[in-house]
Amino acid sequence: MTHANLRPKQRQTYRHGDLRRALLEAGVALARAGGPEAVVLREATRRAGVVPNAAYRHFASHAELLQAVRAAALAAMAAEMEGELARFRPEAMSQAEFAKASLRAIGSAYLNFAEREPGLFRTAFASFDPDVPEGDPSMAGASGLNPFQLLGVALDRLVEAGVLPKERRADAEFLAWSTVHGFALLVLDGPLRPLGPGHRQAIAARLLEMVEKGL
Amino acid sequence: MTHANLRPKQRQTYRHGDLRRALLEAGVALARAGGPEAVVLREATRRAGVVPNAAYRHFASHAELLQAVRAAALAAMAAEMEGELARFRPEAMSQAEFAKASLRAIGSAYLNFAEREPGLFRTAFASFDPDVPEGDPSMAGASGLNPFQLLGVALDRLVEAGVLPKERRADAEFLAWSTVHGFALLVLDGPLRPLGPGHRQAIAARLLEMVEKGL
DNA sequence: TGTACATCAGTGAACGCGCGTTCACTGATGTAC
DNA sequence: TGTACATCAGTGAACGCGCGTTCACTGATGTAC
Repeated sequence: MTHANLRPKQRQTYRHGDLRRALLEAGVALARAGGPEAVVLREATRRAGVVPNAAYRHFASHAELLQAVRAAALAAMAAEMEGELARFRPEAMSQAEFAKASLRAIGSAYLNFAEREPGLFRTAFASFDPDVPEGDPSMAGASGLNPFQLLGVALDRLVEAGVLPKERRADAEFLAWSTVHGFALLVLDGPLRPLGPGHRQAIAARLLEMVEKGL
Repeated sequence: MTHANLRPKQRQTYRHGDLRRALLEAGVALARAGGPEAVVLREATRRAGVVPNAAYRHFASHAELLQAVRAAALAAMAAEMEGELARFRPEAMSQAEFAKASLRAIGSAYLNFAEREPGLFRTAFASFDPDVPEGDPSMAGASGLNPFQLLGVALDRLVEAGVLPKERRADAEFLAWSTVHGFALLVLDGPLRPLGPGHRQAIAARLLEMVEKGL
């Protein structure tokens, strides 16, 4: 630190220092390894090196901790999507190509995330809480948009490019999302689990193609 | 009973009489009301009016009971599909119409079942066990086919009717299933839960249309 | 036809487990005089 | 600049809970002689 912290009125250390963050990180690690059921308050405090009830200084209940972990998982997925989107340059392609590529990027980021981080993926979508505000930034990526909003942007681009008729734009995210979400789940812990990676990739490609064609 | 039971060597009553069935039915009732987590061995014995460990005469473990309940849930879904399929007469329509109608029937039976029996639906697909034999009749409907196999039959009809090109038949069940499964889950406990029934119906129709078109 | 016996479905009591949560507390820190 | 004090993050101990599972048992039933 070359200069004093400008943030005033915020205690920086006391015994632990930043227990809330430590608990959240432990919770995310638990979710990563074992899904939402593995996010156990007592285990999070153990990992943070603190007595169980200390958690209650920072989270009102186990449910609140789990909710924070879920938001982090959604944010991680949003980041994955942003990364995938950043891979191509809009000025190097036609508007229509860019729009289609955007949608495909969203879809494959979704599936990649589910495959690479199954625990976080499950946590993000299991026992979804409808009371959580839609625009909550804690579940967004660097762009400030959450996964659902990023999908919406891609669909808007399709309309602007004239690929998707305006009258089919409404609810289109639900169609696209359903498809890709179902596949992710069937592969994750459903009857499609035995599929090898190659086979899975091939089906995923057909799936995205189906959405593009059938939207 | 007008004549003696021909099945020999099978004790018919003792205290309870048919505890295995009673436990299974209790388990199904629990799943119906609360999903897979609600299938609690002790609660099932309570409902059967029996001491907890009595269950171990009929199920080796809690997991085995849950597996039996899952099979029953899949059988119930298969029955729903069969009911939907029985609603139209193949001789009153062209082969192509019949094939398309069959696929749509499978899809809407799936969604109806998920909506009407959310607990059983969740139980059927949560923590799917890949070790279970594919042809297990305990998860099939009256036709002897399980939901996945019924979907396969509908797709075969599409090919026979010349609606679906043979080379696109492979893995087609995965595409169709993913779509409808994802939608069911997003509605059930995902971000689409707030949707009203009318809105939901409309999207479901578009979804089935998309599959038909994009397959 | 009657009696002795083996079977085995259900009993009764107890286990250890880990969980979320509550309570009264302590003691290092930042702040006011 | 030094001292008294309020704050509040983390402690220590304990709760009640319901779960799955194990053990040695009992006693009604079906069967063999």
